[in-house]
Amino acid sequence: MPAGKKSVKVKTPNGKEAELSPEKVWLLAPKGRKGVKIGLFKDPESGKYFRHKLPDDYPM
DNA sequence: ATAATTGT
DNA sequence: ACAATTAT
Repeated sequence: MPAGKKSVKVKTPNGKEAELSPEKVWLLAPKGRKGVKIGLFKDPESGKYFRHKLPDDYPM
């Protein structure tokens, strides 16, 4: 797989587990802190967008 | 303009 | 409270 399009197991807004690839990935971190990686996903069931934490080692 | 996302 | 992002 091309780097940067890996899928992740995430909890959708409907409470279902799904293996999805984020449309966007970024680091959410205050200055001087580690923060968390966040992905923007679209739930294929509902079509709703949602944000979810990514593993710290998720490729950016 | 706001909600929502995590961890410190 | 703070950080970035963007669909709503």
